[in-house]
Amino acid sequence: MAATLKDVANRAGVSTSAVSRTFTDGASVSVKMRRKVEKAAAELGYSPNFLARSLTTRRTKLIGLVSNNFHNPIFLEVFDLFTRALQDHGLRPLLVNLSNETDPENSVQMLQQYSVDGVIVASSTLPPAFSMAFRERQIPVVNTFGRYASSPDVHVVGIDNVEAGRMAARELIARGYRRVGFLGGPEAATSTQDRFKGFCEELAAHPHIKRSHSFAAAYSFQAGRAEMLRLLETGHEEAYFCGDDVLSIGVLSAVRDKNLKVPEDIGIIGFNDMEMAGWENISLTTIRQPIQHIITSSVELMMAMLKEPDRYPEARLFPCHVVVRATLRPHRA
Amino acid sequence: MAATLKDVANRAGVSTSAVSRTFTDGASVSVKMRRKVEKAAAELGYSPNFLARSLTTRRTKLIGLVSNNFHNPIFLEVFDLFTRALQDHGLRPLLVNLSNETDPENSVQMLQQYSVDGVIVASSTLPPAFSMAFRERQIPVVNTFGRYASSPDVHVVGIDNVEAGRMAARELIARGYRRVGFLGGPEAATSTQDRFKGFCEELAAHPHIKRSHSFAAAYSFQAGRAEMLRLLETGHEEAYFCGDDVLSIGVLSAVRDKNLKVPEDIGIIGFNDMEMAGWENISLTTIRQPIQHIITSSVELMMAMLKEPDRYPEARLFPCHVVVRATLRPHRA
DNA sequence: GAATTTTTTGCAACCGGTTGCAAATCGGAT
DNA sequence: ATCCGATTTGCAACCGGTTGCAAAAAATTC
Repeated sequence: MAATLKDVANRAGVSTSAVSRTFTDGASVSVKMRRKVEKAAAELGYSPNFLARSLTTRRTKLIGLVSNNFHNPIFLEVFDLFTRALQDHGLRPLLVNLSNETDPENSVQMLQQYSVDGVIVASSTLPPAFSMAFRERQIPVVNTFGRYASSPDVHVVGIDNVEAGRMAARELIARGYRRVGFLGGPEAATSTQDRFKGFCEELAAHPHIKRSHSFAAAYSFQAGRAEMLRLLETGHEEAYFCGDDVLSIGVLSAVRDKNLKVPEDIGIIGFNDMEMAGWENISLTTIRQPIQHIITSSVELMMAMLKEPDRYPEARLFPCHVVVRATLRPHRA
Repeated sequence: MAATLKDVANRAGVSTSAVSRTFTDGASVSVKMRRKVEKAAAELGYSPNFLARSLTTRRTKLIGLVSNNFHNPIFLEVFDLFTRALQDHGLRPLLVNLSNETDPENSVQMLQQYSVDGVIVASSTLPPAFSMAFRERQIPVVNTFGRYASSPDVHVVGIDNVEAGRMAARELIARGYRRVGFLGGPEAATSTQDRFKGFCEELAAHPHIKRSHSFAAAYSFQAGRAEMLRLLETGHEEAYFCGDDVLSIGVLSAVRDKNLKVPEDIGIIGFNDMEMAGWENISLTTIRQPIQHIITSSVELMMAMLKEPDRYPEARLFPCHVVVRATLRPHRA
């Protein structure tokens, strides 16, 4: 059994308050006392119990990290960055996997029962109501990769997907493609809808360019491949903006299976710029989402909310940019 | 502020014990009392504070999930499976990222301070001493993907890497390769050493087969690619057993860059069978590690240890098997 | 209906800490 | 040595629950 405050107090021959104070920074303790206590603590291998402490301080340093995306490799990068950023601020991630679609409301309650200091919802596909549920219970919440328009009452950190859609369209236009396709992820995802919107808006100014669209069933290799194989049956465009890098890689595999060349016969531009996109055997031209900045900022925002719970909600959006590799043909002279 | 036990007790006009008991299963409460309390609780939106409860019950249902591998996509599958399996048993993962190599001892203390019920160390590269540190502090620990021989005092769940090395060798032999290479991950990793050992043992019975070996700097695409490019400079074997699927994919890209064909010019067999290995544009022949079973079993073992903390340590090893795809030539007739 | 057994309930102590407040101690000035 | 203000210390209540124990209530037996 681990040593407790009382054990240390006894051994040092002082009150429990004294011990408590030497382990609370900013508390009033004399040097002599501190030494005495630290000696006793060291001998007993004592370190304070965070949970007991949290009962009175009302701070657990626990942060719920909620996601429903455990299949896209980009999320491994996301978890890596989040755990490190949180750890750097002395916070601890309590991981919640919402994939199996049990009632999300359970998770809200569960996180409350663990007295998390805050919650980070890392997903672009969870409904705004989910994040709102935390806000209603006065639990600070940041929706990372969320849609900034949909829940103005919740802090959102991410990108402007409409603008990203425009950016993709501009890139295709600049390279002189005359027939372009939007090959999105699940139609229900707001990120898909927004990028499609931007894509169309930009193309509206270029009526001579033919545009088509379709949606893959998921942000996955197989979904992208299947959808592209279907498209190749009928007739394809000159270039496609795909909803995601993994999807793009599926698309690439379909294209190559039909003995078509990329970028000569078909151009592809992806989204995210995950590590894999830069692998030499893939070399995907894509739009980079600055996830490092997004995550750092999310955690900083969380820290700010812990200090100031009633902070006015804000949306923090970061610009994307095109990473040119080998799946689009060169710009027109 | 969330409602407390006392609030509910007041509203229902009963003692706090009564309220506590209606929320503890197996406690003695009359139906009438239970109804009264539940009504009051519902009206106040009360649910018990797990952390306060844990103070007396000495159970937090928190499990430390520790890993230092946040770069290999296989670990996203691992985290997915772990979080779900833990959730299914009512346990909550407190995620610890040991990548940035801060003193691991800090994490041990930190997890103790959060009173985790147990710790799962999901890594084949962390030293046995790390897992032992938990055991010394009486915290149940399971080392998933660990080496079963190295710390007989710690529960290990995983595979027999020596046997896996043999299996790879047998597969190459069966396909009539006469010059084979072992292209391992980091030499320091015990999994690498063990597989190499098995690989050599099996080949020892076939002295006519030439064998060479080398090690990539990491289990990563770039490391595999770099090492293979180096090998191709000098002279290569007919087939390679690679330490990992990601590594293999790097190797494949290097081979193809040199305009060599797989499996005609060079055969490759990987390890893990991560999702990506099955993608049509990769189609990697590999050795499948049954991670689903490994993880389910790890969590079951953890549950057993929570019931019976002094359980005698055991190693649970699961068999691997070869998944044949397109990167080895056919068996010799 | 009384006696006995079983079930339900409340009291109060406790889990491992923190903290407001008043008492004790200290240092410096006189 | 005396007095005063500033620090340091301990007391005791509290955070939100659980639980052993004994008293109270209900159920059973005769």
